[in-house]
Amino acid sequence: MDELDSAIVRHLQEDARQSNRDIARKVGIAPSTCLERTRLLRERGVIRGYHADIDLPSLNRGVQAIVSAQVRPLSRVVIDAFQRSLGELPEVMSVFVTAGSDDFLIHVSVRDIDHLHAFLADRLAVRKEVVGFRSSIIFRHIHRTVLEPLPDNGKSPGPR
Amino acid sequence: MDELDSAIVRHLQEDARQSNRDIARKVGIAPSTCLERTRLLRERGVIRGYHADIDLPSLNRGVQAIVSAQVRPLSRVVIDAFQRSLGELPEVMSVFVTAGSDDFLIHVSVRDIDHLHAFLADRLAVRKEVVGFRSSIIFRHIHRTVLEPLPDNGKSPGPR
DNA sequence: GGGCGGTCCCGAACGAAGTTCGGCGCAGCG
DNA sequence: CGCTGCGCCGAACTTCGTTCGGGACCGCCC
Repeated sequence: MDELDSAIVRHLQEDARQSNRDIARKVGIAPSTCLERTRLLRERGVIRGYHADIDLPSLNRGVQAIVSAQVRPLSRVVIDAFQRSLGELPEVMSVFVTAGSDDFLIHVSVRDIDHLHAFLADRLAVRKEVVGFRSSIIFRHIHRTVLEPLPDNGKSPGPR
Repeated sequence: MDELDSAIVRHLQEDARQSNRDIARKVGIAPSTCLERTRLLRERGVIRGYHADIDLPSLNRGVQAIVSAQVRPLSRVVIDAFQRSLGELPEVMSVFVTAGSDDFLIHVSVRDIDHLHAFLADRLAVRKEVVGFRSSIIFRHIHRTVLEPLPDNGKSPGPR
């Protein structure tokens, strides 16, 4: 994972469908070398996949929310079962299992507010392991598509 | 946005780097047709981009957290400025601007717990518009890569 | 009913890209 | 000084992206 690999990864985060030749030219190596590097990054699990980013309103998902939920008992079987059942609901885009005052943060997208209400009432509130939940409508969601590697020797950044 | 477009979108969500010919074969149309459809989806903004999904530990980002923050006054200029400044911090992966008891939910990834502490103390707590924040360590994060379009005529799914 | 325009899809042709592989240069080491 | 291993390169071959002309289907209007 040297500087060259980082550059390749950066370009693939920006646009995963640009040609291998373009990336090779941008980072200053031969296409065959670039292809081999990319293959190794994939093989090592550094690159986990390539995915299209889709406009949510176009999928009838114009309303987003974060739902925080508490479940009891907080045992492994309950957590795993709850997580798995969330994964089967089409409205659920992403699930965070967290420490702190909430056990789950669920990122959902639905057609409209009515469907959000229906999701909460029919899918969440009915489960007996769910002892409480709270939802926050999302006004905006900014997602950074290209993540740089953080320095690994460095002390914490510190003030200023 | 017919059934064919949905199928193309689905395949591009699964693997954005598979060849146009493969997608065409899977959905049962000619490559040239598939290419034109894909081009239109891109042009219409349905497909917003293609991005590589990178393993966070490989980027020295083994620790993730969700930080909820309240800012005051809750005016547009304060919100916009805070959001913009968050976007410049390398640890920040994603920002949700929400209604509810929290104004912002910030998804961060850092090297370790020390760096999380440093981020909170040096980047967040120092800002005077931030009147409170709370962070939750993330144990697991499940992300659904392929989202289906939700039915648009449908009433809310309802119980059972 | 027949002609007409529009829309969508297909297949061929051409240039460009992915993929493989043999060889070269270089650094490290004995 | 030579040997070895590793990584990079460039050429050859296959596959793919891209364009474009033509044909099928459908609704519309005369």
